[in-house]
Amino acid sequence: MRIATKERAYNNRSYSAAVRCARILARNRESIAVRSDDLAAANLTRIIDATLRLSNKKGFHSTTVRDLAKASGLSMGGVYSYVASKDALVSMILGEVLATVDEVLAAPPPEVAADPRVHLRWIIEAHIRLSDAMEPWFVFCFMEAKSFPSRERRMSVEAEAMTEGLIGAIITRGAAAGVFDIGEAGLSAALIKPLLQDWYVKRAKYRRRGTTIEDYIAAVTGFAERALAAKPLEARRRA
Amino acid sequence: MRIATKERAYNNRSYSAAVRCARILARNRESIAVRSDDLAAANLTRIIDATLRLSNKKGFHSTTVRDLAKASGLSMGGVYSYVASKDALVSMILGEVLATVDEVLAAPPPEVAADPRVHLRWIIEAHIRLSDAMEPWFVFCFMEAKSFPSRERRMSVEAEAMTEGLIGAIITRGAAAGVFDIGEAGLSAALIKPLLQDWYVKRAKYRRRGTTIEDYIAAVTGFAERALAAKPLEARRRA
DNA sequence: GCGCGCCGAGCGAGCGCTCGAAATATAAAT
DNA sequence: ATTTATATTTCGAGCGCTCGCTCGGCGCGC
Repeated sequence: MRIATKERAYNNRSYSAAVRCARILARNRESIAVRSDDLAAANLTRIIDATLRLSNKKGFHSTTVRDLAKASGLSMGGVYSYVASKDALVSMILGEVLATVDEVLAAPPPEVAADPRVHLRWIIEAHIRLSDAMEPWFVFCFMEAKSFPSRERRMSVEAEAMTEGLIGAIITRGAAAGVFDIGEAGLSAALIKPLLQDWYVKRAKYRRRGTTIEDYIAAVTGFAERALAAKPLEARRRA
Repeated sequence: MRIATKERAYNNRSYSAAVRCARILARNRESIAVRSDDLAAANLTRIIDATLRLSNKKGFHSTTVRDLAKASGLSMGGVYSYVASKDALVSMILGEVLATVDEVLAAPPPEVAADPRVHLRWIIEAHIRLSDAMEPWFVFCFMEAKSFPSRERRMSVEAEAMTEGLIGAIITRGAAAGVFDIGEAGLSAALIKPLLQDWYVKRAKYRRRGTTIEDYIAAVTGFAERALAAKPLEARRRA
């Protein structure tokens, strides 16, 4: 019955459940029996909100469709007029996360992409802020990935590789430009990825520590820049 | 029916499933009906090996006791004369991992503990090698932690905090001695932990990349030392 | 009064777990 | 050495329950 009301925003865009679910509805319009867009969007939001909330507490597999029906204020049959099967829920959620990650991370502002050091800072901050704004979605995808249906599992592996590829490309360009000093770009990118994920994977720990998202972004940025031996931005051109 | 035969060793100690299960048997002797130690150890090993193998493939919750019975070559009843319940399996596996982590990481050789830089290198290597030698065990504990029974979940949170505390203490001592230059030791320790875990959490990725464990240890060590601005070991005493 | 949306009892399947009997190993008696 | 008695270990059909999912009918707004 309860629904997420907190407006999650970042980068002048809204990452609220309502907006995400409207997009999911649009993408799956033909497989949803209910005609009214407003009604369908509202109820789909309740269902997906319940799925994320309950799954992240006790696991997707332990969350029953009856649980979801009760938590979203619908009946069993009601749920099934929005969602073809339990697996289809996985597909909807994962699809929306992957689409959003792709939209946000693969499209840096042009002035950012010019300098690898700026680009690195930007992608670190963008990833952490996006995963923060859509925390339950990211947690769901991370924790349930290994028990996803095979198509969905393949998709999430690919997406992980894509993100890492973006970071690797930045590091490679930075090394070529002489602003990073690092052995293997791929391995460094592979090591930065878990730093970005830890914010949502172990969110409770950081909350307990009193670490804010600004603290965390600063810490990861500093950590990564020192590890990559990044030359300071102020002293770009030197002999 | 199949049983892990690969002998996993490191640090002159064996971390094979057989040795781990013998310890589990000793710790749970009174709750296991079978009298013969040899028989009990052999069958318990089959059961736990099957549990780790199947759970890590499709999740503990989706792994049925019938699956475990078939995979370990016993009947339903047979399994239950070694394991009181499905939850008891979780407790056995987690208990053994926590005990082993504690034994290994909390007891560095005396010559290592003297210098924070050596100590840091040692704990990074020890953690990665241990988690490698007991990979399925670590993967199980990490992936299933959030759906553990409450007692077990509390234990694993405590253990994570303990490991991080060890790393934090090393960094604090190093900063006091002037060999590390870092803002907050706790946050740095929190960021090193996911680097250690990534080796087993995303093992498939590193296998695909062709990264060996030596590569990985070297990369994490270098990454962490640069991030902590560690002074090189050769130039310890300087004005 | 028609149709969109919702309901919830019911279906077959599969779950964790039990328990008395069968099978086997060990000890004792002859 | 053979039989008998006892203890130990294994077995798997069956119990009660919950699961994902279906479907015929009901209510309510146009």
